[in-house]
Amino acid sequence: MISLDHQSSPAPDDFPSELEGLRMTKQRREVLSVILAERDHPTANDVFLRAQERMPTISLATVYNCLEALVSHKIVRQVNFERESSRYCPNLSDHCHFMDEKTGNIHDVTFKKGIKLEDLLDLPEGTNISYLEISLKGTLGK
Amino acid sequence: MISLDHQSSPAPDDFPSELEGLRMTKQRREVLSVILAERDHPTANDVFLRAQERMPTISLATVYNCLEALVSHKIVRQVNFERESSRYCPNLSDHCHFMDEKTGNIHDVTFKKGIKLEDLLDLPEGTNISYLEISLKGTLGK
DNA sequence: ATCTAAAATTAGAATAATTCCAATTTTGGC
DNA sequence: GCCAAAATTGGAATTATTCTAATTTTAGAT
Repeated sequence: MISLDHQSSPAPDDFPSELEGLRMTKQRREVLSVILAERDHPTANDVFLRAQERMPTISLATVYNCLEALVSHKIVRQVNFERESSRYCPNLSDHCHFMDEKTGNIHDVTFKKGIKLEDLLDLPEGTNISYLEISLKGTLGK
Repeated sequence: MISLDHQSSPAPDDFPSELEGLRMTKQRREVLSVILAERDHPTANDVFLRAQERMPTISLATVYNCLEALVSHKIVRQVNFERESSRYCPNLSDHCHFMDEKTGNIHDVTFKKGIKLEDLLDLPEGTNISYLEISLKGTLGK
């Protein structure tokens, strides 16, 4: 299990002070640890409230800054449903998201093995996809 | 070609005063005609500006109201990319959206014939999908 | 270890899209 | 034409997010 103790200084070997070229400040480490701890797709504000428990001085602006840094360095994924506030997901494997309308809970949904986008969509030849988001809502079976 | 002259009263036979159970007021008719006229996925504000040209008294609040009415009656689709402002699309056939990052233009992308969601995703059995949105960004081939 | 420039954090203000509100107007059915 | 219900309106309110400018922290050079 990775240690994410933000109070240790310098960071332990198993959690480097730089990750994917991103300087791992204690706030970024705390934000990341919140997202890794409960993989329930929290909003920025959820992350803020949880981070505050262990780091009372962290600000919401910093949480937004940290999230943006983690997302742009592809350490965390940003997840959107319609125009609801963004949520954050530490699962970097290919997947999309399903929201259970009964509970509001979001579940990761994996793609069937071997399926390529071109098999699904009539994309003009040579199209280069840099961003793909698939979001589903519905109810789960009995 | 369907007449959408919002000034005619009552509405002509070919554009009923009620559509899908939705009362077609002149504002709703104007908003719909804007969306049908240029199928370029305008934002609410785009629709407002275009509607204003023919109906100077229309308000932005009304445009939002009309869009919400048209969307909830499935006359128009709401299209989202990340947290950008929503766009509106009169194409009701099964399709998703691709944004050309060079131009910002949005293109409708159809699904390959015969493809079902279950072929693509590992959904728990019995899952009932009420909402699906697939959004792509990228660049078009030469 | 100290200095220093660059980067990160912070609190609070600002912004942008959208929704709400309460008053007025319009509508369709009688 | 009258009336209740629904729609429209302008403006205020809300919400998520971004910006700003001041302070603090950092990593690296000395």
